[in-house]
Amino acid sequence: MGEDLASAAVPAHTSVARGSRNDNTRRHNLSSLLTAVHYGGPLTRAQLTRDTGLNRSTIGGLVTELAQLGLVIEDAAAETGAVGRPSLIVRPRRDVAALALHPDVDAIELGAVAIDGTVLARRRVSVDAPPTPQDAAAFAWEAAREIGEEIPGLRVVGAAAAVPGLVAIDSATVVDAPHLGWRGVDFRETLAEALTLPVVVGNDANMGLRAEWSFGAARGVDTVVFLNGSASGIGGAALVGGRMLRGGRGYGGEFGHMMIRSDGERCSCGRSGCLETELNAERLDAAAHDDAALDALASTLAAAIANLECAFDPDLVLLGGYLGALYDVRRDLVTARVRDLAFRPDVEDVAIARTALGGNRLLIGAAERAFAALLQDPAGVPLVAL
Amino acid sequence: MGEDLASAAVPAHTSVARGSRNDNTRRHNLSSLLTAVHYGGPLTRAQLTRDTGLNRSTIGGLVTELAQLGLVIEDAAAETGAVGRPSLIVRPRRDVAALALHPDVDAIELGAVAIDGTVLARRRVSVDAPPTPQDAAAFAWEAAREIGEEIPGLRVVGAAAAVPGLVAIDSATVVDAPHLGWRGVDFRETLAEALTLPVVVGNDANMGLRAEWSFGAARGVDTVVFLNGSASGIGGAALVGGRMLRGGRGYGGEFGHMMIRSDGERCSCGRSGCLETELNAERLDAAAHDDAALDALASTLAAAIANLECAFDPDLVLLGGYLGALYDVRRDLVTARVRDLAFRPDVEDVAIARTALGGNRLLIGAAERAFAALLQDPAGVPLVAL
DNA sequence: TTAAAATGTTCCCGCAGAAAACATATACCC
DNA sequence: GGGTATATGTTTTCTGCGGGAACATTTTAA
Repeated sequence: MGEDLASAAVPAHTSVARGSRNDNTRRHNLSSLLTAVHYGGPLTRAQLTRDTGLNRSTIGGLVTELAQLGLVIEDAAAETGAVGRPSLIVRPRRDVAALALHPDVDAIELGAVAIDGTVLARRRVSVDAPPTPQDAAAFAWEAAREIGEEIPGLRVVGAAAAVPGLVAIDSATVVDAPHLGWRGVDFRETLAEALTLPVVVGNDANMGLRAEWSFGAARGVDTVVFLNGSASGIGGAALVGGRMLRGGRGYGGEFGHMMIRSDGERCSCGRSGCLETELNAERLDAAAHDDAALDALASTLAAAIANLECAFDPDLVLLGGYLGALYDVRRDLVTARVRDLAFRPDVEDVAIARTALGGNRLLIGAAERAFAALLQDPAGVPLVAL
Repeated sequence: MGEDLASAAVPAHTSVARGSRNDNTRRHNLSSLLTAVHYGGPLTRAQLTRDTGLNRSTIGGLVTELAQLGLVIEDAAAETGAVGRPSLIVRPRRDVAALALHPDVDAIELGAVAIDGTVLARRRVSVDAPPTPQDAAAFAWEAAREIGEEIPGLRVVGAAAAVPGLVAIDSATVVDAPHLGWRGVDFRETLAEALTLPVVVGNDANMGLRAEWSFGAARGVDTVVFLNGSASGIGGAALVGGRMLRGGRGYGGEFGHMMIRSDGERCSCGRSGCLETELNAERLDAAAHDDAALDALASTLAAAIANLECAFDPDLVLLGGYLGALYDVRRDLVTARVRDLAFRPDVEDVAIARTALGGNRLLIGAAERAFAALLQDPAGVPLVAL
């Protein structure tokens, strides 16, 4: 991986790092293999041997254990045309899944996402008023029951909810989801009780970026800034050195409230000139047939990107929702303005891209969060028949 | 550490994680112990046993190996008054050091910093014109020779240079240090040749934050934003989840060029209203006896802090140089303005603090970078007699 | 002086991956 | 079509690491 020491994990020195034992080695290697086939799709044993540097007898043992755990399947090799005994293909079992819930202002959605990232089934209900946590949990229970009947034999690792709002660092408490009207709700508790499954709760933008990083437009890119324009404002998230930016309390990445215009309009957050008041869905709709107005909005977007660049120096700026749409109709202008405003004009342009996963993004991202525990410790996380 | 899975290291899926072997376990445990005594000062074997969770026979073997490597010393226990056989005290050997170099506009400085963080010796020379890379390397060689004679028996792990400018992600190339006039210089090569030692090069603000995190005001705090006001502008750095923010190319954390006033003055970087043009040393000097002007500058600082808070949600905002001084004379105003502007007014205030390490900061921070390799692999990094 | 408690030390065990030997399945060559 | 080279799967044996028990050592307390 060529990881530089400077960015390598340094044990926090407030507490001494835990010691490591031989079973940690086993756990680490099982995790590496499952993670590899999770992200990389089917891989042969021979590829795993080369990539991990482990001995092929060791790979054999590890794959056998993963198969016995019901996490992967070994298939006979496809025809490769290469000389030598064909290597067995290892792929994640698609009957291993996670539940992903997305409660929003106008609808609640639940999906079952397989460990290879495919959405196996989904249920959606439109709602007139924003759902309460109890509404959302009740719907989740019902939808999960239906999906369980639809797909017999499905085993789930847990559930995750993508909530449009601030979620505390504990991955449990929805501190404030203004559009849902949820404040200080322990939604993990509510949902876990309804589903009798382990649950994690997270911010929707974070989970969206996670999905795009795993299977979408930011696949494998280590340093990404994500801006998503939706009806409820601008959601932001960042991946820093391969890790999600969370902040000390869980509120990091709120780029919608970055100050972009010091004499700008009053924002709902109490400040003035926040990105999401200067560049929101209404303004974009209003500017739909006004070239100058669109140019101005594109310039605002470029200023925001330039500001984030000098803070994060990302490899990729990812735009979703109406920001992606704006970028698409003013691609050259945004690129040029970002270059003008860039802190380092002499280096090559930072890549800008639209999201790739569409309507499945939040379900996939939430499921990724739910799978994280299993990927870290394949033998230690139980699967539950749905 | 209670690390949440969401922020846990996820193997990048562009490449499969390397497999782990038993000797990795050994390396990890040696690293944990050396890191613990490095940051935590002298610790008893009994404390190490408790903190790591390892067996005391294992700790015995590990400590013996570290002692044989010449990295730690075991002392007879101090009187504790507790019942039972006294536990041996393990402390890092102070004759294990790193060289730290700081070439600046008006001076070059080199220090030898022991592995326990104490500055053993330093040499400084004032210069009329900014030094060339060759000047700096020649001074480093001469100063290292002198220090070697002054402290016989010193063994060094390598050298690190803190450069006021942009350093590429390779920890070698000074892409642009405007005040030194260095552009595109492979300073690692130059310095390594002069010293015949392994060298890393880094940005000065990054290394300053690293020092404060290791031994100063940000000790052990995982999520920190650092703003340092110096004659050469405002340097910025951030620690995100215990890791230094570096960015894809190494240019992350340049908060001095965050836009703070959309109708502000032209900045040297080509943009307008950057923090370091709105709030620089001259303006602060000019406002020295003008309360209203000081208030305005303090408000600018508060706006910058508020902006960084909604992006990073830090546990601590650390201020150095003239920004620390400004904070000190307008502490209440800054605190109040940050609270007004805070994205989350209902949660407790984010801590703001001044730096603690003073003139040794850069030397200590650079040395920390040089020690990183040794701390990660105590048995694999050779020490060189100076 | 003796007992209790905590820690250091030694020896043996189980588990992890490595390595070598062997078995198997493909392509290539004649 | 048969033999050979090549690559991979499988089995067995070996080495290294940490755990744990038994024993030794050093202190405090009774």
